[in-house]
Amino acid sequence: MYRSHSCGELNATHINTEVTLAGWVQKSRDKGFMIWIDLRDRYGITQLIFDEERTPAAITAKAKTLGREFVIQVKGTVIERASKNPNMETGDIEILVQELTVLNEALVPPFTIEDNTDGGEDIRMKYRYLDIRRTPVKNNLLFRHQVSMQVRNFLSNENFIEVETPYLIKSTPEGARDFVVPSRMNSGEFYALPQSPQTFKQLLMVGGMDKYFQIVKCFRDEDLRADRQPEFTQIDCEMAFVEQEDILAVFEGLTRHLLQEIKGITIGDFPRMTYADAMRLYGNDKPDIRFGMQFGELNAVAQHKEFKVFNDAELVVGIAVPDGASYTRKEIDKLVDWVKRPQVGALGMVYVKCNADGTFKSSVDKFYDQEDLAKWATATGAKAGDLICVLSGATTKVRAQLSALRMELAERLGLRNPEEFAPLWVVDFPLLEWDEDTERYHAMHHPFTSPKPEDMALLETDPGTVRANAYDLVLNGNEIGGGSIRIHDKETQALMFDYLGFTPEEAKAQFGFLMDAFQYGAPPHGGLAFGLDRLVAILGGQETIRDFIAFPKNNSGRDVMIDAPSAIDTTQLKELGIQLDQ
RNA sequence: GGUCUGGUAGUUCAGCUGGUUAGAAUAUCUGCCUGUCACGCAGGGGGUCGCGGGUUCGAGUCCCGUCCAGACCGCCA
Repeated sequence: MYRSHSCGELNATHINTEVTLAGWVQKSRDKGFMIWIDLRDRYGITQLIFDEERTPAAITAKAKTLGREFVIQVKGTVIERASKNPNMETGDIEILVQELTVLNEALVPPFTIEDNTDGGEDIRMKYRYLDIRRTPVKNNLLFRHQVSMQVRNFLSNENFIEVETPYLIKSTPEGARDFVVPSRMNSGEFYALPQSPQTFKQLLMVGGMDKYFQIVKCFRDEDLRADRQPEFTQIDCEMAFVEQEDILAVFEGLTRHLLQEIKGITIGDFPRMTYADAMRLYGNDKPDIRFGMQFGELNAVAQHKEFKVFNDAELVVGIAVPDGASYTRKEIDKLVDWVKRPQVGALGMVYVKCNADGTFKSSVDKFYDQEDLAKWATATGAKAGDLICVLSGATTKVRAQLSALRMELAERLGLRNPEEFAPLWVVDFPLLEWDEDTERYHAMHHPFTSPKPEDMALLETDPGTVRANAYDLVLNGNEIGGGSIRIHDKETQALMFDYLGFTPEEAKAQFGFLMDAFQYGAPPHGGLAFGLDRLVAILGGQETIRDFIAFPKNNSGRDVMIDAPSAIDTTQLKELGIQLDQ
């Protein structure tokens, strides 16, 4: 037996108990006459004591040789401490050691294994197994486990069953780039790793598994971000014989359950907003509604004077920054510089200070009088003491720019409290999106999304305005889930592929199996997928999903610990029938 | 593909306008210390200043290129 107890469970009630503990040496404090060693395992830290009078000399001598992260086993007696430490769970007791076994020695770790480590991101990723020994990382993994368990509990209770779908599937040109896997047995052919189990879960519906879920890895070969990994985990769900309302109800219930069980937060009905409203009021399809600063469109009250910049703009739009009137000229200039950075891309910014006495001072006083500016204040909801920031230009661009400014200002003003949770359904997404590069429409969600029946006629006349039965769940400005009611008949699906520019032959080659299945009694169905990594990070109050993934990839898609990806040898290449370019 | 920021001791960083032997903290090692728990005290070791080129009497510092890391834009049906 390696251990009778963990390092986190002993307290005053165990005094005089003989125990065996095993763990890692956190730190040793050698006072000469006495040595204390903090012994750590997953459950906590227990102090060991060796001293001149009570410990055999040979054991004390051995204790002096122990370095950080040595793995040891000790047998001893739980005794009351002469000076207790109220800051520790186990601070009332210590172990008077009678036997000490070194199970494994350890090199000095490249960074300190402490809550506030001296190690940077890079070195911690390279030695991730050491990083995981640290409490913050360990707790994140435990937290993720709890969320997963709650998801499984909730969905199982709702009669969902978890079904595994294959990882080696077929590559399709739509959407994100696929990771491909060469097939040795089928020379010259490739599998693709799934971007999502989308078609499989639809086939499960045809198969009669009317409530399916899966906590599943998905893969996308696209550039990464703090909240994006090439392999990530989804809570993938699908239901048959349902309408949009049924799906929203179930997954609103799941989200409410998680907030309740994980965070102890009770939230009532989730608000809903159409995509069109989200874009109009927040310039963004995933608005953070924890704070206001809604957009005020100013075309009607700003395009009647000689200010050419505004007169030429498709959209003139502003937001009111709470208490922003006190900003100095210098601070405002910095804001202007911020929106002019290439990442944001605004050409300039007009501002209006709403003074405490009800007067206005703007950067365009030459063109607009106090009466005009008062109307701007009304449109943006600005109060005395606020600063109105106004951008103008092409609608799509200027909305994105002002949205970026809104989020940046909220961050600076501390309005994005990570312990406050504001979920929001965004509904009625457009079915199609115009792609400038290929000069055709492509599916905004995916090609299996059903259009709203009342908008079907518009497919011929004005495809861009057709709304879909598609919805996103937004939490604190992050898209945590999205889904749709799917097409379930062959004719509509074929029509959709046609609109998306597939020839009938291409559609058949790529998705023939799905359209075939639709001919054998496909039930109406729809579903949704949550991004588990992102959901866990947000519930945990952080934005970086890497902190909640045991072995994440870096910015360039590399695993710096195992050094992947890597070249494969020529024998392997030959076996696969692959020749490299260089 | 692009923009920005960074790369100096094991680690995290400082290093001004180019100028003597490149510093601090922490880690590590040695010694001391009769209740430590961020222990304390004294001392020691530890550097290809990412890499390559250039400017200069002289480069950690300036310029060009390149590699790596991070954030963002494009991309992510």
